Amino acid sequence: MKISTKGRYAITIMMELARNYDSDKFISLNDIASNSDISLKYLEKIMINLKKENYFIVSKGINGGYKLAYSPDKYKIGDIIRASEEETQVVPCMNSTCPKTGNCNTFPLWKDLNDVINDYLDSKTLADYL
Amino acid sequence: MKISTKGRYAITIMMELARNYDSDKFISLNDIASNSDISLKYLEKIMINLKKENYFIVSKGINGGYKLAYSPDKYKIGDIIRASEEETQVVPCMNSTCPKTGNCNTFPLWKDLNDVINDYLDSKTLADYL
DNA sequence: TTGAATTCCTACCATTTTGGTAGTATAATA
DNA sequence: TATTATACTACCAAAATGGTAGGAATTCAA
Repeated sequence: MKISTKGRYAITIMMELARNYDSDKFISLNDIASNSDISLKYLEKIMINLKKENYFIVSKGINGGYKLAYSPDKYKIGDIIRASEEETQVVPCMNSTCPKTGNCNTFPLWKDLNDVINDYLDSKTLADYL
Repeated sequence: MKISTKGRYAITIMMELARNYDSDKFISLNDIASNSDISLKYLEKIMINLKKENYFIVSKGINGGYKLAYSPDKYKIGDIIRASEEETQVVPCMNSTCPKTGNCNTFPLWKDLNDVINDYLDSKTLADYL
């Protein structure tokens, strides 16, 4: 039941950008690497999934980097986690690939737990944790 | 964010025993292996952690096996999961082994999530999912 | 009293996932 | 046009996951 570093560091990145949303500056991954313990290279890797979501305005070159495209309250924590983590469901049969759907007695528990987690993560945005 | 097979199968075992609580029979791991897709050997391994909790009455030999020591409503799902899984916290720093406790901006999020999950799992017992 | 069934105990191991690193190409801007 | 940044592709070590194998100890029923 743990969140991998991909999901965790994705939130770190997004929170850093959220805190700078008003300043209108571009924040580079080097900036984020500096005040965290995460390497530039790994940050780049984590960005791959996030970039697919059209979360950012990007600028290359000097003073370049990333800027949030929308205000922090528009970014649900759940969306960020689901975009970043490989596994986002508590059991592999969540999407009913199980042969005994219907007569499985443990499924309801996992389904409920999955809902509790996702409902919570979707009820919060970056703005809630600035 | 997924539950490993250890936690999942532990619940499978406990639910099977819970369903037979009234019958007063001992249920062997062979019985459980038969109507699940889990091998006897792996069930034995999963039992190692559960046995430490004094959950069962045990009988060896013919017609032996396990029986719940208490009624199903006495077994919190959260306790079973925590006894079975290696990792039961969403982030490794949950027990404040982090050098920057206090000035970490992502921690509150993980703490809240951890609480949501554990509060839910502790609010349910085997009796809720018979 | 013996044999079968069951738990108990100790090792071992392949595969997958995690958590990265390395090198280079491409683009933009001061 | 040099510098700084992102973008892309490939690789890899260590840890966790999800088991298996073999036998020893115990107990109960016949």
